[in-house]
Amino acid sequence: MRTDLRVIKTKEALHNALLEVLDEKSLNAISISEICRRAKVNRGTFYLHYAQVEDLFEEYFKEITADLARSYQEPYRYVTVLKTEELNPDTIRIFHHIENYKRFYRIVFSKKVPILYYYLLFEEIKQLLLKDQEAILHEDIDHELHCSYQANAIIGIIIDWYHKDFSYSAEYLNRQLVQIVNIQSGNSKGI
Amino acid sequence: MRTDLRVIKTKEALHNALLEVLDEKSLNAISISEICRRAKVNRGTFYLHYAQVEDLFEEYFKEITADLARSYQEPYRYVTVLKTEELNPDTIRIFHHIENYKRFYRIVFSKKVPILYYYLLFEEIKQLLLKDQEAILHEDIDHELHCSYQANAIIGIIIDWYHKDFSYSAEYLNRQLVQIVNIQSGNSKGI
DNA sequence: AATTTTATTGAACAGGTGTACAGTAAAGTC
DNA sequence: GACTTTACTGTACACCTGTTCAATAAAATT
Repeated sequence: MRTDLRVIKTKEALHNALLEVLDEKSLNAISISEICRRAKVNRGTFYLHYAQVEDLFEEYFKEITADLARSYQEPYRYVTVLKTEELNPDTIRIFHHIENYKRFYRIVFSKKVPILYYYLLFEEIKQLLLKDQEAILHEDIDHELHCSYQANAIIGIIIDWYHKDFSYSAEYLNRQLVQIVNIQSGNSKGI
Repeated sequence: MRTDLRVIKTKEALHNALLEVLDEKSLNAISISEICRRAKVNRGTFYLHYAQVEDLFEEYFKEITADLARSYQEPYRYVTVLKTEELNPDTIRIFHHIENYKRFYRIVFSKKVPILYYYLLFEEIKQLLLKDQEAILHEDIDHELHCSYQANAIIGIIIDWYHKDFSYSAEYLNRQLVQIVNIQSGNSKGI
C-alpha cells in the first residue's frame, strides 16, 4: 500500500507554507499556527506528522545533505583513493555545495536554531570520510575519532565562513584547506 | 553606582531555580513560568533581565568557559610555545575540563538546544589557539582560518565523546589527539 | 458502486508566551 | 530620616502550544 494521497497533499502544503514564511522571518520565530493558516491545514493535522516546526525543516535539510554526498563523491568518480599529495583544490566540492545552498545554511548555522542540524551535517561528512579512508588506516589511531576530528575541522572553516557572511570564494577555501592539511606536523603546531 | 541589590537577589533566585529544575527536566522543556514560580519572582521581572530561559543558562555557561581558558593555559605556565614534538599527552587539559563539567556539557550538546552554546565553546577554544600560535605562523595560510579548523577539530572529538556518553577516559583522548596531530601529512589523508 | 478504512477537521481545554501599565516597595541619595 | 529613583508586583490581553474526541470526508479496497 502506497502513502495516502491526503498525506502527500498535506505535507506538500506544509512544506510550501514553511518556505513562504521563511522568506519573512527566521525559523525560531515561526509558529505552527502560522504555517497551518498559510497551508490551510488544521493545526491538529500538523501534529499528526510533526511535533515541531523544526521537524518540518529537517525534511528539507536531509535532501540537502544528500546533495552534499553527491558533491563530495564527484572527484572520486575516476579514482578510489585520493592521496593528499595528489589533492587538487579543484577536486574539493564541499565548499561549493555550501555556497550553492547558502540560503539554507544561513538558517542551519543561525544561533537560535537547535544544534540538531549541525549534527546532521557533521554525521554526513563524517560518514563520507569513514568510507573514504578505510584504505588508509593509521596504527594506534581510532579511525572513527580521526574522522570526527577531520570532519568537524572542515565544518570549523565553514562556521568561520558563515560568520563572515560567506565573503570568501569557495576556491579560496579549497586552496586554504589543501595548505592546512599539507602542513608537515614537524613544523610544529600546538594544541 | 553599583548594581542594585534587588537585581542581585532576583538573579540569584532565578539562577538557583534553574539549577533546581535542570535536575528534573531538559533545558528545552523548562518554561519561564516554572522557573519564576520556584524562584518566587514575578514573570514580568524575568523579562526585565532575560528574553528566554536560554539567556539565563548562558550566564552559567560563560563561567564554565572561563574555567576552560584556565585549564588550557595550565601547561603554558612554564613555557611560552609548545612544539608538537614536545607535546605530551599529560599537558592537554581540555578533555579533563569537559569531563569535570560533564553535567553542563550534556546540556550544551543535547540536540534540541540552540547552537549558540556551541559557538561560545568554539570561540573560546579558537581564541586560545589564536593567541597561542601567534609565534608559529605558516606562509600562505590564513591564521584565523587555521585556528577555526584546529579548534573545531578538537570539538569534533568531543562531540564523538559526548555521543558515546563520555565513555573514554580523558587520558585516552589526549593520547589519540597527539597521535592524530603528529601524523605526517605525507602519510596521506584525503579530505 | 458500495463498503471499509483512515486522514483530516473543528471545537474545546489547561497551560505557556510576550507585552503593557499602574501601583507598591525597596533600594539608593541627599 | 526624608526624598527620589527604580526594580518589582499584580493584573490583564491576545496569541501560541499540545492534547483529546466526536464528526466528517476523502481516500483505498472489495
